Amino acid sequence: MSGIRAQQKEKTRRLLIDAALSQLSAERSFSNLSLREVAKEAGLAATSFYRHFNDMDELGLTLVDEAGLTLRQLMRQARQRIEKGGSVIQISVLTFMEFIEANGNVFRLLLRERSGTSAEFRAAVNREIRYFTMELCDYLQKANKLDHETSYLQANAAVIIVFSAGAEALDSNKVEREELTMRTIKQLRFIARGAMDLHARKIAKLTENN
Amino acid sequence: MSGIRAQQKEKTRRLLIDAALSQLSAERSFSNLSLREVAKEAGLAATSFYRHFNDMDELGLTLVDEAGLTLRQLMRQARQRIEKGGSVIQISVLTFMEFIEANGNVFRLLLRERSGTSAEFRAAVNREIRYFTMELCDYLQKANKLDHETSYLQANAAVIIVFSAGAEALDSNKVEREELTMRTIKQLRFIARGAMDLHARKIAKLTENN
DNA sequence: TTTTTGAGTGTACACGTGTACACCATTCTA
DNA sequence: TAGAATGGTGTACACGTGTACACTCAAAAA
Repeated sequence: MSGIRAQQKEKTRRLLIDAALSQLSAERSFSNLSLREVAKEAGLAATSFYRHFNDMDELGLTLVDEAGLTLRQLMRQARQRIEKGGSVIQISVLTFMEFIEANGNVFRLLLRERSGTSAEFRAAVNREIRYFTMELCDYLQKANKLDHETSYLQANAAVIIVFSAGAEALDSNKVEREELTMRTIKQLRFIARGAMDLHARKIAKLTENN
Repeated sequence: MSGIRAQQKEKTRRLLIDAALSQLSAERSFSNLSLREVAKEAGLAATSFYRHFNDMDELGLTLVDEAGLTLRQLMRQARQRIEKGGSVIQISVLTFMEFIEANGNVFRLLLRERSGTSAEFRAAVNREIRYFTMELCDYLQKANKLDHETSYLQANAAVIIVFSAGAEALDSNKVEREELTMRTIKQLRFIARGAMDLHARKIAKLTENN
């Protein structure tokens, strides 16, 4: 029961996925990739594409899923580094920036499809970002002993700021990226400070009423 | 010297611009608009397009410019409302949200082209956003008596958060938008608080050293 | 072994695209 | 008023697109 056939199929499916990924760049978005080009890059006849995906959208959604996975691996990586000691914010931002540098095209895919023309794509990307945010929210809630609302607001704002910095980093040189990283860290500290403050007020109000 | 000819030309140029704008929607981005479609919508022969723009990119950059203008008018409108009294943050966010509701497609254009495939488009959009940020920065610096770095960091973060909220609002219903608005206001307060705090520390450090 | 299934191929088609070109009609210039 | 300039038109072309269809041939099922 080796399933030579299924095995081979999976292999060329990967070929298509990788072909699509490899064609993404600053100048080329998924939406202006053609089925024929992708098939060609994968070394297949155009019509063979249909043996694996119904259309380009299906391929695209697969890519978004994979990108989301990569993103979550990133979080785990960051947490490991944090456990070895160091500022949470600083390490998170540095890890993210390294991700951008190494996976620019994957990140670009997410950025672009988040505001793209397909509602399904937008929803898929937003789902991935939501997962990402939720993980951070849980972490903040436990680490800083915040209430849920506050930690969610903080996590949400932090993710937005970091993603935006990532987008800017894509068009920056090394010096600019370093400056950008510093700025982002400071902004995340603003947010953390504000969150702490709101939480403290909430507690104060509660005890005052009792 | 009425310039009947120049006048007529300007008129049909507007026709093209408006035709392009009117075709934008959640499902249709500028980059998948064709020259022929735009010309047709404007009631012109395809080839007449060239009498006004060298290519679609030139039209697109014009649209981005106009969008930026609209955005800055927005700021002035917000400032007028603020002068009549009320929370700066709240009024700014409300004004922005009203803008999104009324000019969804214009805002979508900016959002999309900011991460699009044309470096020139990206630069144009970022320039508009930078103007927007700078105006806010000046305002904050004067109103809150902050140093330049702090007020810039605050303005930059605030614009990012608000734009991101705008993007989310485009795919939301009325109830979700209201919840989103509340959340955004709170996040901006986080940032404001953090900025104040950093500024206070800076001052403390300075006086301590003297 | 024979039959069936299914991944991969090549051809063919209709369609939409950007744009070159020759042309017309009106406005501007001399 | 003669002639140049220019906005607008219609035709024509080569090109890339998605995909329907009929096919091959090796793996899986019978």
